[in-house]
Amino acid sequence: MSQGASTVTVDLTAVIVAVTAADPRVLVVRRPDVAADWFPSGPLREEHRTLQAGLRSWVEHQTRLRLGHVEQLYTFGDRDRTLVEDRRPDARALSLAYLALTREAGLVGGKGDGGKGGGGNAEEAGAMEAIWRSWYDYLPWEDRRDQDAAERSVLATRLGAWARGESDRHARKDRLSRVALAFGLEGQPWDEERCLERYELLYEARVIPEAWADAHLPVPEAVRELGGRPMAADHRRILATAAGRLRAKIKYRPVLFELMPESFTLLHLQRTAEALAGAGLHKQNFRRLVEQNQLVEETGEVFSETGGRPAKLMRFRPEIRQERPSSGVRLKARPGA
Amino acid sequence: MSQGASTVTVDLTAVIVAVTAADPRVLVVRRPDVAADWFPSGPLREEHRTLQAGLRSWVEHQTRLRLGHVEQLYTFGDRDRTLVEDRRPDARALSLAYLALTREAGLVGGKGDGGKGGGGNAEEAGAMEAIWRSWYDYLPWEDRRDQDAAERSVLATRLGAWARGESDRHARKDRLSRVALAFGLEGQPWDEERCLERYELLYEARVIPEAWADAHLPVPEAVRELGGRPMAADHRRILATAAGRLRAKIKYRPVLFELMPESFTLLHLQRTAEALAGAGLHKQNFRRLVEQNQLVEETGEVFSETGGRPAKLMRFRPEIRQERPSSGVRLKARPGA
DNA sequence: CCCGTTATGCACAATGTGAGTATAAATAGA
DNA sequence: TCTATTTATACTCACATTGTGCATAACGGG
Repeated sequence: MSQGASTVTVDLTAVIVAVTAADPRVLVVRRPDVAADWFPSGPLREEHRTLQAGLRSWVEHQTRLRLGHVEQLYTFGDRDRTLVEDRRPDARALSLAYLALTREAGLVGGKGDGGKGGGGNAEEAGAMEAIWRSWYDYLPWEDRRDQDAAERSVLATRLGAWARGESDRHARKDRLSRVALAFGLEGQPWDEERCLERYELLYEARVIPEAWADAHLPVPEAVRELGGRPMAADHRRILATAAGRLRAKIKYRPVLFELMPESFTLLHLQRTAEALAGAGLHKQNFRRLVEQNQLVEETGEVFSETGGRPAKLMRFRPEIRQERPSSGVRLKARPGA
Repeated sequence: MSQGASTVTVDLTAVIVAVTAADPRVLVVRRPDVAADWFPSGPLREEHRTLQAGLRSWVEHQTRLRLGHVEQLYTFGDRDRTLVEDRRPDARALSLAYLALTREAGLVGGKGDGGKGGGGNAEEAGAMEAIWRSWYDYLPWEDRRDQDAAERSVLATRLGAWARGESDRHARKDRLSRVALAFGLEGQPWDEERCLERYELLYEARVIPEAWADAHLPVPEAVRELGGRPMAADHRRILATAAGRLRAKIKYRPVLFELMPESFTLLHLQRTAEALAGAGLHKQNFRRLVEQNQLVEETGEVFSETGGRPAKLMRFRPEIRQERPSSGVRLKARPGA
């Protein structure tokens, strides 16, 4: 029964999200000699008592960040997935991805160019650096807050060409409808949660550098310019999964808590929700929703640097934290933005 | 970096769900010499090109069932999880669970006592048998369609006692609120999706035989009677995960399709939804929902064995199959049942 | 032909949602 | 100081969705 049992390496990968200055940021690791960024990650080891413990340990070593709540995202494990460097090509690599939420850590980085996070053990330290970076750097097509139809239409054109380029009639129809559904074309509504479908389509259409690399082909210049910033291995796929999951989750669970500071204005809260959703929201309705669901309460103080009338400072009601029935933020994109 | 790398065995486990006669059934394997049932499963092998391929292969060998759409459920991998027989206790066991939907297969079993599904390879065949069994046999507390407050109140009493039995005041409060939230007590609404939370609580309170077995303790008789039918290893935890996931999913994706026959009456569809949700639904609302979302169309035929006025036979509209924006069935439990 | 039973259609109230308008309270600059 | 500008906050209104009940239709069986 266990004769042909596979030898497996298990990688633990963390997508750590914070929202700063109206941008959803992820904590990535980079080294000057390696082109692509990657998420904090490392192999599962003997001494790790649980998977989460292993993950936390790797994250702490690589970024000096201590994780709070962590949630399993997905397990990637197909043979043909992108091979990580210095690994036997025939060994199976299982990659367990986790999602963690946090406030942007003081330790690591500030507004975007980031500070250093020391590497853990000497052997892998090198000049490794952990920085926060907007997830839209990697998935620019997911940001629909401003209507820069420019890049979107280029992407759409490209995908349309790819779909129509299929010779088999049936497959062509299938491609066209998948593209329309995923990217909200031809009257279809844009569904912000379909991040992974969009990524997979772009990968399939080879608009993404990783798709060329995986096929052992040189990356065309046009692709390098269009497809957003690449990541190592399949980490960008993992990011797309994380974004989709998180966008779904804010609608039915109070996850914004873990991303906001102690006190905030309602507009600040809205900008955070919009940053994650990648879409503009209707202000009055957002406020009504938050208030009638009693997610927040006034602190009594006000924030005066609004540029106009000062805003009341709010805090989350502590009762909400312990997972009430359904205290998420149901949001619907405003057509105008 | 990979010195302390763990040796890992990876198990693939399939929760295969069908709905027959108003009961959600899962396909389980049993052997006369083993007390507990388990899900079709087996170790990941060299020759499996993808994880799903490995899973399909095990399922086919053990049950002769060919799976359609399969979705990843969760990866279980903590050191202290229930140990599967004949495995070194120090080796790490990773368990990848998948969820599959199907119509109850003709090959295997009929109404509940089931037929035989031959084992694959001789070495593990034994007198292995695959049968369909209601998932409420394993998770009886999840069925709230009829108000048999009897067993529910026993469980609630038991959990209440466990919560109040905690000596530390803070922890006691925490337990009480978790129990109330998960089981819909003290004015809290019953949330049918919280299957896993309920299972975990029952496990923690040792109302579940597996909890005793994992702690290497003999199972008290009272527990054996109350806690539903046990399963091998942590398969019942996996089932709770599957049930929760599926209950959530019917609300936003058209998954009922994969469970219904070609044509059906609206009441039949409703009974299927109710079976999964474990709650009664309001008839008129259900019909309106299904109709105004244009999920179904009339076949033109009628079904006369209703006992009253014949019902129109319906079929799913084929357009729905290819994942429309949101064509699930939003259902809300009717207070009365 | 009446009755029980189930299907189906329709009405109505309560609530939720999308979107607009009006007013309040600050700042910057003339 | 007065005014324009900016942002916060309050209120309104139409319309869709949802919870619920009642009326009517179409069968089988006495």
